Amino acid sequence: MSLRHALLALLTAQPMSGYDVTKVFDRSETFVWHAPHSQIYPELRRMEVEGLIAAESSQRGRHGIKRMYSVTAPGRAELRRWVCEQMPPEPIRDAQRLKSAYLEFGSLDNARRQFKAHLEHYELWERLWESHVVQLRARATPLNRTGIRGDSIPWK
Amino acid sequence: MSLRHALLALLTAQPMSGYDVTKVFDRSETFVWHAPHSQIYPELRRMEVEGLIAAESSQRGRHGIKRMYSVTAPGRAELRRWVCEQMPPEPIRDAQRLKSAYLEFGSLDNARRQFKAHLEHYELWERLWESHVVQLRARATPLNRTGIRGDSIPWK
DNA sequence: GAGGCCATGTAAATGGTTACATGATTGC
DNA sequence: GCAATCATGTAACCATTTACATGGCCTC
Repeated sequence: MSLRHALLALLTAQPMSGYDVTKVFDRSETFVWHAPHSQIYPELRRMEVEGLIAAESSQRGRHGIKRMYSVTAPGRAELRRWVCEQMPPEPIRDAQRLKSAYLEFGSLDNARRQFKAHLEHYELWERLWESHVVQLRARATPLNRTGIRGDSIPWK
Repeated sequence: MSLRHALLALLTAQPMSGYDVTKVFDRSETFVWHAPHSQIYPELRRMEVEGLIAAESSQRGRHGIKRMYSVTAPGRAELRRWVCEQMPPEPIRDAQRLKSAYLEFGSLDNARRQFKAHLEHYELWERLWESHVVQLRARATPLNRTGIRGDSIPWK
């Protein structure tokens, strides 16, 4: 159940609306987590009910309400709990690797095409990732002397 | 929907029962595809109904029936179709990477523990993978002159 | 006859995808 | 007034996980 923690993590950067989160998560080129808005909005609501995030609501027209969510103290505690928890490694389910193991059922030309597309995709992805990292670095603030961030609830 | 193609691919090696497939797929250390038996048995049944595989049944006690499945001609055709089809890259949903980006919410000690566990796991995995590959190579048969395998339905 | 592995299922719950649906605000 | 983008939701479906459930065969 990591959609929840991805949302929590993203919202620690700054308060955001569901729509803002969607712009980050709902694109083919995400860097760590993908989710469509149909998954994001209900999950944000559940997290609000459970007190992990809080909404600042504002009216929009006669029907709509816009909600800016921010992480609460329990939310930060949950994020820290999750960060410290050991997760079992995720089961492997890799369609590309599966296919590559059975390319012999197609033609040589097809194998070349598949590998080429794969390479091109991930070369592009890597370039995007690298420029993303450059931007992150530019915005980064140094860690404090304890080397940690967040509030004062102690970890074990 | 690649569970289906993983099953198809595995069954091309030799006829197998659902239980045999399970032994390959239902373990924490799979190499390309993981699935529990509760997913495997129903899918095999559906594939049989659709004619992609055929079952050789044998009685087991008063209630049980054991089924040995093998891939049919339509099944091989479907596998080849899938192998030749370009798949869109899978959306990224990587809990480990997500966590590693937010380790600053935990302690330095915790970060070390997490990275260490990760490393140990994948070092073991890599060793297993390498010995698996050695075994596969020992059993491999050379490709024929066309460099392809399967039956005579032509590909484009 | 007990324990381990062979063998096969179903059911409930959760997580994720795709499609349907609506309306507001902003800038041209 | 039109288009793009802001903004939010629901519903149906499919894939996956976890738990429940049963019985056969073989060897000690």
